[in-house]
Amino acid sequence: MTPVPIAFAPHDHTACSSGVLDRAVEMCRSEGLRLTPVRRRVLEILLEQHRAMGAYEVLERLVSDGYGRQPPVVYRALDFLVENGLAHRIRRLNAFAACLHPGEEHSPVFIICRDCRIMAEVPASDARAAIDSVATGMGFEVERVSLEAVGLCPSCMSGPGASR
Amino acid sequence: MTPVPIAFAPHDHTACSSGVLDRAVEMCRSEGLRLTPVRRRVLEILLEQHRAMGAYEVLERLVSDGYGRQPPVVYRALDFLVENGLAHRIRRLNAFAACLHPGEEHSPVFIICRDCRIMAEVPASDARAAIDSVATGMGFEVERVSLEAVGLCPSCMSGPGASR
DNA sequence: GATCAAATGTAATGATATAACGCTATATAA
DNA sequence: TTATATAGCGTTATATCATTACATTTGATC
Repeated sequence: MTPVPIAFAPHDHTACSSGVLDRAVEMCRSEGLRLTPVRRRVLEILLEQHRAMGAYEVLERLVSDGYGRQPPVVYRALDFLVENGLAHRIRRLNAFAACLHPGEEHSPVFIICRDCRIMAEVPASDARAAIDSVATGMGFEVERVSLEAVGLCPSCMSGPGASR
Repeated sequence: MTPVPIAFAPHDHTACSSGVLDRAVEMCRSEGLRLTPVRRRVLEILLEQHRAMGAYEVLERLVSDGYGRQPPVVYRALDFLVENGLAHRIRRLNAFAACLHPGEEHSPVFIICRDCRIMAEVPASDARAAIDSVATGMGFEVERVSLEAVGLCPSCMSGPGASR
């Protein structure tokens, strides 16, 4: 799997996000997916931070870029990104985040800081395997899973949010 | 952990649900929690089936029982149940389900059939441990996790919904 | 039985998400 | 190249899920 920086650790985020974007573009090209201007713009917006964004928050950004202001504008773009593995839907937050491993098979767990809302996407094939195994044992066929953990990230643990 | 039937397997559901209810009542008694009429009624409604219910669906039932028709009526009861471990919130469905192990320490994964919407609550301490371990390794302190899997249950796999 | 906190009733509103329909752009086939 | 089909987009309207705020009542404690 392509290595990516850990969200909570300091890193060159410009390189981080442009690397992901490049890989996403390349993946769309090779699979014949149409990464239209809105779709690409939504992905760029999601890539700006390691933080899940609500659809309406993304929509405001699109509006200021001159796109339409109706919810379907953003939901359609987000649906495309999620369906094609370019973004993840974070159920716990009713929000969306760029996928850091576009086009790669991976079983992520999302680790979300309840204080700064920064979110890390971490490989969790062990956890995924454990769930598959228990489900399969009862005759269930797993299609998708969501693994999400909420807590405090290293900086917020020592910072002002620690007591909340 | 108190053994409970698997949701997808045929079982005596009257005994199943009344057993859980009894344990929930006992747990509230021993912890000094006030299981008021609405709260208890909501728990009974959730226990009727192994299926997560939307808040407004529960609310309709409450209305027909003579309770108030405003959303806070049901959300307050649901919040109480979730906070005290008597119910689970299923993020993927924006819905709620009775907890089958009230008062017991457990790390459930929710296994949800996308066809019949029946949901099983299964112990998943392995998966939970795997997530805790990866999070701890990056200095993150996990407070809560949600583990949800969607797919096809044994009966729907062989039934008419299999092709959907 | 007075006092305080918890629980409840209700109105209003906020936040998230989708349905439906017509138009436009792009891809494909004749 | 033009005809046709399909995917994408713009917009209106509405559905669905959830909370804020405040007045009132109930229950526990002194």
